[in-house]
Amino acid sequence: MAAASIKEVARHAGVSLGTVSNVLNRPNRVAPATRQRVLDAIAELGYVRNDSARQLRAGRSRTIAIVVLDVANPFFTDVVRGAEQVVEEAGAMLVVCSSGEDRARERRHLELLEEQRVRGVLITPVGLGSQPHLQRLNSRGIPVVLVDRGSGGASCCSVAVDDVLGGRLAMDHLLAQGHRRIAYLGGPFSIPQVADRHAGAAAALAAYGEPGELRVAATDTLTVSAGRRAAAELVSLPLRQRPTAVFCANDLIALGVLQELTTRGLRVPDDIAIVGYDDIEFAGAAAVPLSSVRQPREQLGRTAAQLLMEEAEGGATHRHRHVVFQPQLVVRHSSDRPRR
Amino acid sequence: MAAASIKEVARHAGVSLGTVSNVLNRPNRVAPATRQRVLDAIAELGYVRNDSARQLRAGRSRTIAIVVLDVANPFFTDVVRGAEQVVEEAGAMLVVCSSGEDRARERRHLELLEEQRVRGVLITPVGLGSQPHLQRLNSRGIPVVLVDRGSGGASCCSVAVDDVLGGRLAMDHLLAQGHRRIAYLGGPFSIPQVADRHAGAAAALAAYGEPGELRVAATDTLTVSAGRRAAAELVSLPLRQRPTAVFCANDLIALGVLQELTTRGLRVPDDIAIVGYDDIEFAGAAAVPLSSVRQPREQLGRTAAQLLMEEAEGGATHRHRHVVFQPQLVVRHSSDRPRR
DNA sequence: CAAGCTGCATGAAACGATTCAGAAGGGGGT
DNA sequence: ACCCCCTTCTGAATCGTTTCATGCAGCTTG
Repeated sequence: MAAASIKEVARHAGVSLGTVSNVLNRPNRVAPATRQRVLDAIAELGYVRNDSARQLRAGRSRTIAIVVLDVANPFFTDVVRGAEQVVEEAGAMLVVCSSGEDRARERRHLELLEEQRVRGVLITPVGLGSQPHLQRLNSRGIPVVLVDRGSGGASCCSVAVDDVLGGRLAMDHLLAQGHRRIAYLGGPFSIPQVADRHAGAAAALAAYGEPGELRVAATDTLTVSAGRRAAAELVSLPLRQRPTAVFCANDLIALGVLQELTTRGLRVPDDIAIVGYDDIEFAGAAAVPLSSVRQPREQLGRTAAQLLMEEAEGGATHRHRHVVFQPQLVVRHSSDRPRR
Repeated sequence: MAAASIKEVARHAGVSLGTVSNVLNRPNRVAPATRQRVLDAIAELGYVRNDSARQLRAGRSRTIAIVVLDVANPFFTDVVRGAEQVVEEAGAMLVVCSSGEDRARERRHLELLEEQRVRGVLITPVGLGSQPHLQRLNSRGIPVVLVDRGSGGASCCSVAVDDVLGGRLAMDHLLAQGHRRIAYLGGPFSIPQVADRHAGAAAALAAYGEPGELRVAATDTLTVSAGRRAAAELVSLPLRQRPTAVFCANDLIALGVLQELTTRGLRVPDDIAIVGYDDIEFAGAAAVPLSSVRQPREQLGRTAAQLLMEEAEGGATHRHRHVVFQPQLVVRHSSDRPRR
């Protein structure tokens, strides 16, 4: 019942504390016969290491944390899967925390993680306001890797996809399809990805030579229901102001828009074309298969975790690195040239 | 740099160890002036509690774990969200582990969690083989709540949705739409949900009075790509053996089937009708809006977490409870009566 | 004024694992 | 017989907290 300690195992096997510890950590330093006796005792007592004690002594834990904006977003679940592979290979444990795009929750999580002396943190920060807390972790010797978030200075490693380029790809495509009144749906703009994708789109429009309009409809979160609400507003615009295409900050928003437009009897892409972002697995299976900007999600997670492990082992010799992946536009039917 | 300990804080503030600890844990037992001095010292040194030491002393941690079959499955992410609410309200931390439907991974996770002396475990076990490990946790005083998994004996609390009923609802619907050659897609059957939903479907067919066929196409996992593969096989059957409707063990499979059938030029529901399970958010936004059996996902998570907290606090007085929710069939277009 | 409180602060004793200097015993070499 | 080395094992010290018995003032109370 009461969890057996190493001490009881030692007594049971007729050896000392240190010997049991050796069996556990450096089995080859112990004579086979003794080792077996200890192992038997462990089995008999149902002994299980107490990780708290072990960590206390070691000064740090074997768990890595990943703090994402939203656990329910398929983009992040794929990133998590990628990271998981690498972390588990290294014999560590990955814990997933969700900030829900909420600064306070993010802060609370980081505090708890610091109390737990985690080995490292992978994070997609809610905004730039997180910088000080991350700095603090770093100064404590806890490596931090920014996920899907450019440099942020040279203060830590980062893994990102070029969101400005992604925005440009999407916008260029819509312009080429003949659209001139285009809306960008997404938010909050405090999330860097949201801002960058918009910046890319705006740059593409500016570079295009012909006049056009990029209206912004900010949402307060990046979810399907936020997309539905934004679409409802869009539709209520007078017809001549209503955009003929929307570029959404992520696929969840895009799917919400698609749903809302469809239930209101508007046709996609004929009345309004849509381009999403992330190319989540469901994008291709949508009512109208969604054009979307694809990101290498699992690879993002894998690479981030690798950088982290590298920094955690490397120690002093470590140099921060910034890996940037290129996004890729996947054209499906939601952005087909409208028949008019 | 080096993490300051409570001892250094004490020295800095000119008080004893115990006083600092009191400021941290029972502030009102300390005279305001002293308290302030300690708080200043804490701020100045950037002291952060060492959770390992605290746990070691306390004998248990403040984290709760949830072990799901697949982090990327929207069903589970919603369950997680529900559980998160309750757990965080109680001031604890939820860590998410994914077994990936793999027994070995599940076992490894449970072992690590046991080493960490977690406060409790919410789990959707891969199969019945997990029973002994859960028993063991329980006998160690770590409460376990089974999620989305019926009783499993009276050895722990459980929260579930009546999967047999869900299977029956789906099957009754398909039979009522005139289908007689129906396939059940899903697997592995070692996952109880998969087996129960099938059992419900089989029972419904048996009870229907008219002859009909329920062919089983087992998949090795519950993902979109497994659904695609299963559909490909189905289509390769000679026409007169090919089912006119499929009931899928979850929506991911169903979406995969829908995708594969569509790319192969088969029409849903006219050539083959589909009913899914879970009614995830994407089901309604699919190419053909998916009929599906809805489960109260977040509530499942919330209730499970509540039962767990209750058991963790309640101690000896606790009585295991088994909460069962009723599923509900949501009919959309993927199971419309075929026009022939 | 002694006795008994109350309020605050103290510091030693856990918690359970790891580590490390050193003891014990057994060979081998001279 | 002696010395030294090697393998194997020992047990005390340590990590940072929490808790608890204890000490010490300064009050009230009879």
